[in-house]
Amino acid sequence: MVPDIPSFAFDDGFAYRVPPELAGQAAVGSLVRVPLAGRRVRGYVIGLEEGGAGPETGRLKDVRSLAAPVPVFTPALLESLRWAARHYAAPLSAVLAKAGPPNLPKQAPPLDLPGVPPAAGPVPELSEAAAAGRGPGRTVQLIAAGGWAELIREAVSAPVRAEKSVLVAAPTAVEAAELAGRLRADLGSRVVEVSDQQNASITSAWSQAAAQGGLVVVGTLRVGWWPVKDLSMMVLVEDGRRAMKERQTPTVAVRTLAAARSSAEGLQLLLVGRLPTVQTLYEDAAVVRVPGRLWAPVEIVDRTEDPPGGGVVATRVRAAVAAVRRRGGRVFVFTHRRGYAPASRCAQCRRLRSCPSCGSRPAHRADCPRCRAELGPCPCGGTRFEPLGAGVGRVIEELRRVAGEEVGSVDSGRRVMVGTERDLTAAPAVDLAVAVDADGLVRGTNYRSAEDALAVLARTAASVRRGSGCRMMVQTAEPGHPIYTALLRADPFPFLRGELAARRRFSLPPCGEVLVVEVTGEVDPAVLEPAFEGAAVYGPAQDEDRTRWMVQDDDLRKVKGRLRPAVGRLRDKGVKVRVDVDPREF
DNA sequence: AGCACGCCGACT
DNA sequence: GTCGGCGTGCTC
Repeated sequence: MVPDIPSFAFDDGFAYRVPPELAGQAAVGSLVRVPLAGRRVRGYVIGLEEGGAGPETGRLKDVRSLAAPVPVFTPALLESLRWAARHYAAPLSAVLAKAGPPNLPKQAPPLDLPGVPPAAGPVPELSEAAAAGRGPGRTVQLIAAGGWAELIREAVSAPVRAEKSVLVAAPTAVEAAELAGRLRADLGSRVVEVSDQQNASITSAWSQAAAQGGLVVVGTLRVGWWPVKDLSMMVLVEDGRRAMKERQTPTVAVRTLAAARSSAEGLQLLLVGRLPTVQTLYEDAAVVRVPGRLWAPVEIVDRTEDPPGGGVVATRVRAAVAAVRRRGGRVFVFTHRRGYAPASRCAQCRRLRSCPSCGSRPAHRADCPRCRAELGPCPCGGTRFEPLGAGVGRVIEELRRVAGEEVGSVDSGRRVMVGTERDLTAAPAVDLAVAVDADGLVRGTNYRSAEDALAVLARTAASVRRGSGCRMMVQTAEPGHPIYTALLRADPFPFLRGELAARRRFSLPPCGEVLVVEVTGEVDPAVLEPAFEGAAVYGPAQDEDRTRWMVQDDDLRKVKGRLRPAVGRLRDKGVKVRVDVDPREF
């Protein structure tokens, strides 16, 4: 039994006696209430011993009661949870808690499930690949420009007919809801949607998924942890996206968890997207390409040909925007905020929000990041503010000169939309997409920058509708970079294979391991640094009140093992410590 | 000697 | 997470 207290101190768990009245009810994964240090706490059963007639038994305390009528994980899932705790240097109880629902689960009544209509079978390659990939630990990467819901519908058909369940994780709640809606057209109440933010409905979806096989459970990354009954397949949509990794410690990537579950539980893993990740190439997954162009034609705009002193938007791009606007078409201009101060404006008078005492342009928060003064309401009296990336603001301002009032943010409904990665999901299909500063993406500080850049630029290109003259324009001062060849040919593979070779050369993930430790507040480096011994260490680097180290090696298992007690000690003292394994940004 | 405080380890 | 034990160092 592991107490439901997020501390490394309980990783080994404690032994309790199961009293006769609970015999047969307590199982691995059961949530129980037990006495601990004079209080009663919740705990997770991680093992049971038959008979228990040993001499020690008499001294054990009794399990008080069952806290929930159903176990929150199975023995097979426990194996992956233990692995995740080690891999992400997290307390076991913190990981066990993720398998369960936000509230206490209940026994779900069986649903009356509709029959499964035969799959239309638009993609014969898919069934072949599914057959080839079937079996424990096999991964199939499905590459397609779109229509993913139909592909998933086809892929889940066989398991669902066999009354097996499938887990589907999508990057955002909006995408999960849309996917669930499409699947429901055929599968009706077999689709369990988990995009609601209410704990009560998430818990009821969890209970349903844990109780009955033959379901398709669709949600965001949280569902990757769930103990779904008769699970036989996991589907991940665009697993490389940042949203598919948890932001707080433990910073678990669903893809990594899914791989562990796939081998422990013998699941088929299906990855669906426009391009694979370097990790998927590394693992040598079976790749299935649905025929057809992956994204719209791309035109590279060489910024070195621009006269100096010009704006953010090249002359050729401005002309193209003006032309599309004259035709009444739509434009999406992609920019990113890195390197610009984030700003917000008053929703009422639209004036930029600024600090009343120092005049700085603060982010979307209540106090000034520079002088810590209370910001209060806008001078016009407005109290609602909307975030406005200064990057976005500057691009809007500049494009207004060529397209006037037609320019705005994505939710403004204007024809020329300026937005960031966040807006890509919400943006409608366009005639022209523009990447204003591709170099800023490609040349990030992270080893993944180039891979992430290709993925997000491909997504931007994919927002362009089919049609003559419809294309994406990419502004760069470095047109020779291989990423642009990949974009021009709509073929990511040569570039990604090159990336993989480079990662192998420098022992970077997925070939080696990287982790970041970030401590908020004062720290004595001597507490953490001994744990890093043997690995390459970069840091400590100071960022405001945070201190961070980056640690890299072929194999960080030893480092993680030593990091656990060190981090535990700091956390017990109330210090905030973030351990990010395979960090996406640093 | 008596007591406050903080660190550390136990908790089944 | 929470508690208590114990060592340190200060005060009576």
